[in-house]
Amino acid sequence: MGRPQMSGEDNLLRLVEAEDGDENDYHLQDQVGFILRKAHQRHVSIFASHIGDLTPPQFAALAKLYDIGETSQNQLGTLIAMDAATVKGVIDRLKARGLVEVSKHEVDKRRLLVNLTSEGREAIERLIPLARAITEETLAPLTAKETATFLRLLAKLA
Amino acid sequence: MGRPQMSGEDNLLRLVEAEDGDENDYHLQDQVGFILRKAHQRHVSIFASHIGDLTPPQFAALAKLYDIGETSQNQLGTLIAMDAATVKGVIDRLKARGLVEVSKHEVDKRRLLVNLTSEGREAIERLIPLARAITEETLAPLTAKETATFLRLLAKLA
DNA sequence: CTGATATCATTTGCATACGAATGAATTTGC
DNA sequence: GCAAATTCATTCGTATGCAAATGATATCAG
Repeated sequence: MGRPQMSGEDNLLRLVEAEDGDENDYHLQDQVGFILRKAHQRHVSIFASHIGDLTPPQFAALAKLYDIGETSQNQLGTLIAMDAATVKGVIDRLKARGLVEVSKHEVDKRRLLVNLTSEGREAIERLIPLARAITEETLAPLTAKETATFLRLLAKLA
Repeated sequence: MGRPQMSGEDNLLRLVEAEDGDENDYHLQDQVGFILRKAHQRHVSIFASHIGDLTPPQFAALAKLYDIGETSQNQLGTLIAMDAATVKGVIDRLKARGLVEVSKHEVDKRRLLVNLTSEGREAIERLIPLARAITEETLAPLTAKETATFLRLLAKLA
C-alpha cells in the first residue's frame, strides 16, 4: 500500500536500488527502536509475572537504596535513570507502602533524603533472588555466549 | 550498605561463593532489564530530537498503515505491539490531527477501520527518511558488524 | 556582600502502557 | 438454532516518563 501504483518499471528500478543498497522499503519491524520497545515490553511482562506487587522502577529504587544507602531523591533518580518528576512519583508510592522513608537534609535544606525502612530492606532481600530469575528468563532465548555478547552491545547503546 | 555488619568470616564466605559462581552482590546496572530500559529511553530521546511533533508509537501506527493500508484498530495494535487500550489513545490523537480517519466495518460491526488520510500519507513519506537517520544515530555506538549481531540477538529477545 | 546562576524538589500537562471490567457483535459447539 | 465462548472496542484506574514552569535554597562572580 505504500506504493499504490507500482508498475513493472518500478520493479526494475527497485532491483537497481537494491543493488545500490538504496532500499526504498521501510519495515517497521526491522527498526531498532521498535524491537527495543518490544524487548522492553517482554521484560516488563516477565517481571510482573514474578513480582506482581512492585514495578521495575520501584524495584530499581529499592535495589539502589539497598546498594548505596541513604541518598537524596535527585541523586537516586540519576542513579536509576529517572528524571525528577518520575522519581518523585516512585518514591511517593514506596513511601505510602512503608518501604522507604524520607527526611530533610540537615545542611542543604533543598534536599530530600530517602532511605529504606526495615520493611523495605526485608522486601528487597526477599526480592533479589526473584530478580535473578527474571533476568534469567528474559535472557533464556540466548545461549550463554550470545548473552555475553548481547549485554556488551546493549550496554554500548544505553 | 546491603551487608551492614560484614565480618572477616563473611569475606571468606564470599570468596568461596565467588569460586562457586554464587555471587551474592546484585548490581542493578548489570541487569538486562535495567539496561534495556535505558537503551529504550535513549532511543526515544534521539527520536524526539529528530521528530518533535510525533511520538514513536504514533509514528509506528502511521508507518504500519502506510505499509499495509486500511485495517481494524485491533489488528493494527497487534502489528505494532500495543494493547487495545493503548492503541485507542494513539489513534484518537492521530485522528484529532487529521493524519488518520476511521470508519465502521460494513460486515463486522464490531470493527473500527483505520486508514491514513492524504495528509497522513504525506506526513509518513516525509518522515521515513528521518526515521532512517534516527535508526542510524541510535546504532552509531556500534560497528556495522556489531549492529548486525545486536539486531539478531535483540530480535530473539523481543 | 550581592546579584546572577545553578541546583533540588514540586507541580502540571500530555502520552504511553497495561489490567480489569463492560457492552456489543460474532463465532462455536452441540 | 441457540446458548456459550470469543472477539472488538471502550472506559477506568494506576504507573511510568518527560517537558516546562515554579519556588526555595545554595553557590558563584565581581
